Amino acid sequence: MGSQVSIGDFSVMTSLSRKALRHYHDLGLLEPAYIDAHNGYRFYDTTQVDHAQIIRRFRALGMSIPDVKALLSAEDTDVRNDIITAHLRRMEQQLQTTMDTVGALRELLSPVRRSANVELRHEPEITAWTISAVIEHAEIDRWFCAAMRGLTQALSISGTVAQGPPGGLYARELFTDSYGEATLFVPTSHDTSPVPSVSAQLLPATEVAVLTHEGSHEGIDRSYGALGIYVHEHLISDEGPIRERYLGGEGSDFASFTRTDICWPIFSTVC
Amino acid sequence: MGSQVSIGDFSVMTSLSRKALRHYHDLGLLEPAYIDAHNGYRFYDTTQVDHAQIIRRFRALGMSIPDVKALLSAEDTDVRNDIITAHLRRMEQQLQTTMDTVGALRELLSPVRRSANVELRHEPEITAWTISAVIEHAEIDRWFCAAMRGLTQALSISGTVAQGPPGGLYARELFTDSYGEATLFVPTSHDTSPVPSVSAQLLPATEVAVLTHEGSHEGIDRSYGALGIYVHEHLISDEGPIRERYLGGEGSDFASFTRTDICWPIFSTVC
DNA sequence: TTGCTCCTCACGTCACGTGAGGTGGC
DNA sequence: TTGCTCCTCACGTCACGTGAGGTGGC
Repeated sequence: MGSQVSIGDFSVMTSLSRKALRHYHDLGLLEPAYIDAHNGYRFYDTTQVDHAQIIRRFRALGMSIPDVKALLSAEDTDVRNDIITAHLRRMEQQLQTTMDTVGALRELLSPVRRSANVELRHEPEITAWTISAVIEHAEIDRWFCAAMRGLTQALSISGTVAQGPPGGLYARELFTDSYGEATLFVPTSHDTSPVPSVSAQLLPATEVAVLTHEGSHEGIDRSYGALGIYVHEHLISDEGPIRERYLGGEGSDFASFTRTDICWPIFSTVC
Repeated sequence: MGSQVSIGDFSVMTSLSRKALRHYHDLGLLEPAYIDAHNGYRFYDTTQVDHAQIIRRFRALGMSIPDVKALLSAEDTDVRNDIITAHLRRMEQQLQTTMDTVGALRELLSPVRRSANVELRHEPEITAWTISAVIEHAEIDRWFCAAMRGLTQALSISGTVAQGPPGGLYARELFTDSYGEATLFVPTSHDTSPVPSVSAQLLPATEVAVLTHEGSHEGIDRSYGALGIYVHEHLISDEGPIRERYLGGEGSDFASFTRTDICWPIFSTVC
């Protein structure tokens, strides 16, 4: 038999807070050796220090109080091992989750670009002449050619040149619901258009992940798939239409482009 | 603008529960596009799906709601990165903790024995003749010799032989407070002793970690230290006195032992 | 009397989950 | 009328931490 000590002294001896000791008493995990019937003071025996340390150890190992209780009341070593093993499995599971989380966060901060031909880009705000329509996905090619012609004509009528390659904005619904808004645009410094079917707009700035598709639009859906998978695995997709930029065209012959930049809006985390 | 959907449909579209969506509304993290003034029904716009997915993504990455809110309202990429980086640091910290925990649990289930000359042993219950006294640590050697003589005499008086090597039990207080109970014992099949200073006792079974100290008790405190460190790093110390077993003695000359097994009580988890 | 330790409620934490009890539109 | 969805409380989770308000012994 050791000597009787107050909860404060026992707290110092075991590195368990008084609140924790009272809590363990309430739950029947660690009973004081003696309780003063008059004022309710708890008194612990110094021989209980080791037992308290065991509790502290397993709590520090993340084991729940019911499990610690079961562990300490189990006489059989097999039962004890089962409890510890089950807890180990949970902690291994948590370890895996945390590792995945840390990996994903690290990649958010410095995305691995080499694995795909994907680069991150800030698209600045631009003024452009645009032609928009709500269309079905099936008629996109026909609409695309007509809109290209419309923009080319507008430029020639006004006698100005484009400030960069043309592009398109495609609402997500166009792909998910096969029906949605499409916009073709050409950058220009003029803020009024000479034709009623063409309007001047300010296209907002946005952060995008870009994959360049080579050649005509033959097989571009596979490039879309590759970029979509990349963004969802390594980045965070953001709202807004998908952008395309049509590159490699000669002069004002917009239809002669040889490359398409597919620009997928992302939630930006890196400069 | 997309179309308006009910909370149930939006829940399906975002994989967020209705409860979570109401919670996010209460906290101002994700406001419905429209609320019916008559019945309080929430309606979301389909264009909010992407925003909701971003929230879901960061919640899945363990970020707190206040942090997610700050992240989404931050315009500045640097601010966003700071929030993510701070969260990453916390998750890395948690990763380290969980790794340590998993390592400690694995070691509990299969302790690494090779690193020290420590083995685990089940000491069975035995009957023994004992001599006990509450002594000071300083007088332990003198007491030890006297007690050894006492046990030897008792055996020779009764004309019996020991059933195994002699041993000792040393209360923890003897080391921590330099003052406590010490017991010397010799296993025997007789349950009564011939001498009043010697009593017959049943020593309880116990699980122990054992380190064998070679030679006399010269320098045994270093072996104690090594065993103590090992137990506290790899196992869980349990209550009860430290045991010693005195081995290598010739016949009934107990004092001629050449090895001491130091037996430290542990909370047993392995067979 | 002042300080100190002890006591017992009661509430807060965090992000929802789980009912209970009720309403509106088909 | 029955089913279905939606609503708003109110309470539970987990292991204590944080006071508030009060008591007993030096």
